[in-house]
Amino acid sequence: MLGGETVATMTPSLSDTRSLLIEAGLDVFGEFGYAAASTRQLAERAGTNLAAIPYYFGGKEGLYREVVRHITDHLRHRVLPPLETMRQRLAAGELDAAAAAAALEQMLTGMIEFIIGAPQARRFARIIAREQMDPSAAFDIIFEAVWQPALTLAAALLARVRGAAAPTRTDSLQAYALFGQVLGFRVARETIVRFVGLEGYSTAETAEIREIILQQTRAILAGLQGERP
Amino acid sequence: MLGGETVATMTPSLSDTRSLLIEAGLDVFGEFGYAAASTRQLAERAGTNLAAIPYYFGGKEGLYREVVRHITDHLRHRVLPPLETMRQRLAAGELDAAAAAAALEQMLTGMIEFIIGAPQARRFARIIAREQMDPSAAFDIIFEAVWQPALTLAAALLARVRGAAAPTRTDSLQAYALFGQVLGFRVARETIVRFVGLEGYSTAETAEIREIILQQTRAILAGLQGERP
DNA sequence: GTCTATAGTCGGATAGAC
DNA sequence: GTCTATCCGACTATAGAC
Repeated sequence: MLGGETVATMTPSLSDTRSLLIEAGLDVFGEFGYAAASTRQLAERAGTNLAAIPYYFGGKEGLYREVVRHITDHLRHRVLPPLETMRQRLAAGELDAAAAAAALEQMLTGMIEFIIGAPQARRFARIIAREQMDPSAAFDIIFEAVWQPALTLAAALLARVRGAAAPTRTDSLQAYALFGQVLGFRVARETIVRFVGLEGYSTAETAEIREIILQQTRAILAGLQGERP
Repeated sequence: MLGGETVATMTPSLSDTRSLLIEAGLDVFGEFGYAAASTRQLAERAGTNLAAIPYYFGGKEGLYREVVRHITDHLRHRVLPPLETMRQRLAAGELDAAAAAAALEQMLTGMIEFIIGAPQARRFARIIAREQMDPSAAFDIIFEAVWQPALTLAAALLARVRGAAAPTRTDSLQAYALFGQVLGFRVARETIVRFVGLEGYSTAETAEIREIILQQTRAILAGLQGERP
């Protein structure tokens, strides 16, 4: 039971064909990518018939779009609300530089948990990472639901850490640089696992990666605070 | 050593069919990925015949493998030698913590140039980044030619910065975390370009990204030097 | 709504002329 | 070595029984 799979749409049961296909799509599209995933594979994984894909989604592309929507619906409910709270506190002038730095660390902690931590979230993250590298027509859905609000907030927090009133383009780029730390560990998973001699990220490795990223982030933010005139 | 037996010797001319196909492969595989690239597309881009792919390379997969070899041959000649020099100086005890930190910055500068800077290198980097995310049978070729030596050296340099004799697993993970900064800007290129409102990374943006990464790296390394007991 | 059967398309590889 | 023509398999989508 994933806490939010039904989200805002009409999918009360987990066992109907439509939901089964979306679940299968999360796995199969995530593992092989859109082009390499076949409708036969999707139907088999879902335990449904091949013809159900055109029937419910109009085709493979429609299924993929719904998989992406499923992910962004989840994010809208579980990830965005805390960001919105932060945004309001920042706008209200309630955050000083130290509090803004703490808020950024909190964002990164959440992102680490989402992208390389919790197993069910990793399935989401795999598809998001693929869209980063290979933007499809669904790119916009993810961009507007996730990256746009998260990067906007992070850039504003960075400006606050530096003691500036409004974010500059450098803040925007650096906002991404902070997130990129996490995405890097997701994308290069295979290289890291091979290099360090693991079989995958266990909870111990996830914890160690989190500590490294947070420690690096603290060092980076401390450097920025020193920038203030 | 692993000197390519045919590659380095048999490609004096840029206009023979074999070389044209490898050049086309760099572009087409890089843009669409292995699965989505078609042999017809490859042949058309190369200005050669479709049948030339099975003839010269045994098939699409063989062409891809040769494209990857072409990349790693380049890296072996242009990227690895300076790393080997660093490695020897470190092994000879010629580097103190500050010099090790400087060497790491130098490695990152080179990687930035290679991955997001120079246009012809970007074509290589695109395929390397894809193999990170979607390891194929060619993963090993890249891993052994690039990641293994680069990460080993970076981990050893990090240990030196910390004042430790030998690298720990944390050094290995952090070595990747430093490289991940660069890879992140490559992978999420589309998101960043959209967010910041660019049309692509110009030389100005590349320079700004380099400064951000180097500044962050200095902050991180300064924090590590403080770790020393 | 779910299934089987099949149509129609496209991909990679091959045969054989030149 | 290079080309055209073609095969064969895999794919997505559809038609139509139930």
